[in-house]
Order: sequence, then C-alpha cells, then structure tokens
Amino acid sequence: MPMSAKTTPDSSRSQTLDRGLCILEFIASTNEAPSIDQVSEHLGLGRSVTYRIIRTLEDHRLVVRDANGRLGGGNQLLALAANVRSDLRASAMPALSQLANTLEMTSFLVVPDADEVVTIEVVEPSRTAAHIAYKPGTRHPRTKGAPGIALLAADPQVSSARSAVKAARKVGWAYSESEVIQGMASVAAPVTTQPGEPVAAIAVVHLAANFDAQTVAPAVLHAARSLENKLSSSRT
Amino acid sequence: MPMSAKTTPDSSRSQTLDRGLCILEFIASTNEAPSIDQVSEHLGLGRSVTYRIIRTLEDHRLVVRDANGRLGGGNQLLALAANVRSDLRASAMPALSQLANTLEMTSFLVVPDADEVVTIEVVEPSRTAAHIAYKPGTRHPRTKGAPGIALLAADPQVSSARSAVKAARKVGWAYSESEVIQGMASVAAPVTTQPGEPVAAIAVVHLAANFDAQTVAPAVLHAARSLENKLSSSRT
DNA sequence: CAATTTTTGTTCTATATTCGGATAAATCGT
DNA sequence: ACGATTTATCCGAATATAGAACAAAAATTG
Repeated sequence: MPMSAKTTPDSSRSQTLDRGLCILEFIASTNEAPSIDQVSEHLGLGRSVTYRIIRTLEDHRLVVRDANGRLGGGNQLLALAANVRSDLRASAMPALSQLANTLEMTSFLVVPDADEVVTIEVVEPSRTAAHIAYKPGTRHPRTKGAPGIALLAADPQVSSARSAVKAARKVGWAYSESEVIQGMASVAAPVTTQPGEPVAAIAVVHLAANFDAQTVAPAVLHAARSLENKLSSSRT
Repeated sequence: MPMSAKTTPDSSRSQTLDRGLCILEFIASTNEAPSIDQVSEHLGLGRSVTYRIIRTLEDHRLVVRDANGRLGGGNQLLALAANVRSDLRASAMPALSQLANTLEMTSFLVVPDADEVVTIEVVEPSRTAAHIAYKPGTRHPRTKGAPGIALLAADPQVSSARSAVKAARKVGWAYSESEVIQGMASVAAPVTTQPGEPVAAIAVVHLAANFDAQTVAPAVLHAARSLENKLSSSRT
C-alpha cells in the first residue's frame, strides 16, 4: 500500500485536523484566492474531503469566499491572533512606530521560538511608497539575519564562533546584509529584562544600497532601551 | 448527561476538525493559560481526544506550552492573520495612529462581515495609562455601536427606522454610548470608495464621562476621508 | 445558441481513523 | 517519602472519514 507519502501515519496525531490546518495555512498564506479544486489539488486530497473541511472552516469564519467563490482568510483569524504576545507587542508599538518614522524604514519586533526566530510585529513608516513584503509570522533560523544574531549575542549560554555574534556582543547591536532578503540590510538590538535572557529584538530593514549601519544603530538601540524600560516598569 | 449539545451530527462537516478549531479558539481566546485537562473539561471531550488534537495543534505551532505545561496561542497564529485584509489595514494605519494620538483615544477600523461588524485593527495612543480591552476580531450586530450605525447609514439599501441611523445620515458620523461596552462612548464615520458601498468605518472609543462627540467628530471624519483618498489613489 | 468541457457540489459505502475508558508514568504538594 | 493530581499511552469498538462515482451548474467553444 504505497500511500504513506506525506500523510500522518502517526496515531498520536489527528489526520483530519492536520489536513484541515494545512488547508487553512495554504488558504491564509496565498494571496491569489484559490478555488476549492485548486486547494484539493495543491494538497493532494480528494475533492470530497476538501469540501467537508472547507465548509467546517467557513463555519468558524476562518475562511471566507468572495463573490466568485474564491477562498481567502477569514476575519476570525484576527481574533485568534489578537492575544498572541499581545502584552509584548502592545508595549513595543510606540518604540517601533517612532523608530520606523524617524528612520523612514520598516521596523519590527522579533522573538525566539524554538530554535528559530519569529517576527511578531511590523511597523512601516507612514510615508512609504513601496512596501517591503515583511509580515508577522515570518521565521528564520537564529543564525540568519540581524535579529537572530542579536538574540544569540545577548544569550551568554550561546558560545557562537560566528564573528557577527562576537561583534554584536561588543557593540550591543547586530548587522546583516542579504541574509534574509537579497539586497536588504538590517540592524537589530536585543531587548533584555533579566540579564542573559533576551526576550526579543528590535530591528529595522532597508535597501542595503543606501543604508549606513553606524547611523541607524543608535536609534535602534534607543528603541530597545525604551522597550526594556517599559517592560520592567510594567512588571510591578 | 446530555452530550449532544453542540456536537456536529452533520455529515457535511468534519467533527474532528470542528473540535480542533473549538479547542484552538478556546486556548487562543482565554488569557489564563489552561491545562490540557481544563481544556478537555471545558469542551466536554475525552482526555485522549484532547491530547491528540493539541499535539496536532502544537505541530503546527498554533498552540504552545509554557514552562509549566500551560497552553497558549502560538506564533503561527500571527502568520495566519497577517494576510487578512492586510491591504486595507495597512492603508488605515496612518490615519488610525494619528487619530489615536491627537485625540488620546483608542481608534479602530471596522468592516462588515455577514450580518455583523468586525473590528480588524486597533490603535491605542502611545501615552496611555490603562488599556481598553478592545481587540481585533471583536464582533457586534450591525445595529449596535457607532461603527455599525455608521455602516448602516452609508448603505442606501438599508432603510432603518432607527433614529441613530437617520441622524448619522445627516451629519456623516454616528454616535453611541454604552451599547457595546458599558460607560463607553464612541464616534464612527463610514469609509466609502464607491457611493453607497461602505467598505469600513473608522471609530474612536472613550469613557462616556469626558467625551464630547461634537468635538471629536471632525477628527474622525478627517481620518475617514484620509483613508478614502488613499484607497482610491491606490486603486490605479 | 446548442453541445461540450470544466468546474462545483453531493451521495454512498468500505475501512481506516477516531473515540474514550482503562492503564501507566510523571509531577507536585505536604 | 507518600499520596494526590496531572500528564501521557494503549487498545478494542464503532463511528466519522476518505475517495470514487454520480449529479448539477457554469463556463467555453464551435
């Protein structure tokens, strides 16, 4: 029976739920609103199964259909995400906004998650012509990109030989170029409430061409300090 | 024990997925991180099922456990929500921020969804002592609250006898008090790109005590106009 | 405008997946 | 250390599910 390609033969996981979540992730992550058939084809599932699953997702308002029957993420997804790290994200908003608007660069907040780092908040400058396609939820290995480096550098348990980590330990901020997105440069600073335990990193990205790390670093550091202060003061 | 309370005997829906989504919604919406047992008890499910479902949710990083094994929403929820109405939300951010900070009130963006209205973006003023527990994903009937009224008023197909709707049609903005949250007042203005088809409403909330609708209305209207302009200019 | 293809949605049954109680392991509090 | 609470696994019964066949609607084409 050659059917255990990418399904879940593990009886400790739920196949149906797994498939439903894969479908939800596919629909929510693609920008070209797919049809049900496209979904079933993309996931390699039977039509009938796909219909039943999508109907259930619709019931929960996690998926909606537009006028042409095409599928997209539903508003209920916003409700689910609203409480995720909401304290930290809300606290960081002012610092991120100020940073984004003074430097005229996209700023974002990154936290460690397992052995990766995840962006949990993004603020673009008010006056911006072209957006950088940088959305919350983006993941990277810890060793890639300025935010990851900054988090590594702030964790004394880590003994990385990477020169970038050593450099970041020295100056308190990290720099990377074309590691996450080609042609983009980034500066990040760790946010630590208790020494040695970085809770997040604040960073900015911009075209590497007109980007002077030495100039932007102080502003990023200032934002990180600002968030640290707010966090420790609210921890009454 | 009557156990056919809210289960799904409908063969056109997926029971397993439905249960999984209920669990996910419960975990994501509660702030007191529950234990697995509390989840299974709250939903009225067997332990074994709950374990299998939560394991699957963990695999997808939609649910995480803290140091004590307590459950909470995972960062992947942010990725799922990132694309929901992202164009509209991003466009509204500058107007919402400015509105929130000039009035020193929480501002938010509301869109129609089925026969309800949903808040899809919230901006709190930078300098704020106490937060208003108003999160994206909040739903209300269209007839309750200033944003709903504003949307009704902007839709000529609606012939509501409610005086609030008529009033809103006259002045271009809506007012409500203690309809959504006791003791809170709100002013909202519709955002329309094509006449008669409101796409959203911009609103502010504040304690009803020190809230003068006549004073805040112009600012809210200005924000709505600002968003309208941005939307129609980007619709090249 | 009718025939044909493509897409969308439903019905049905074998069977694999799930359910839930019982059981075992781990963790915590006293 | 001991009992109590919580977490995790096992396994047979049965139900919910998968997938193919079927039907309807819509789009496309000649």
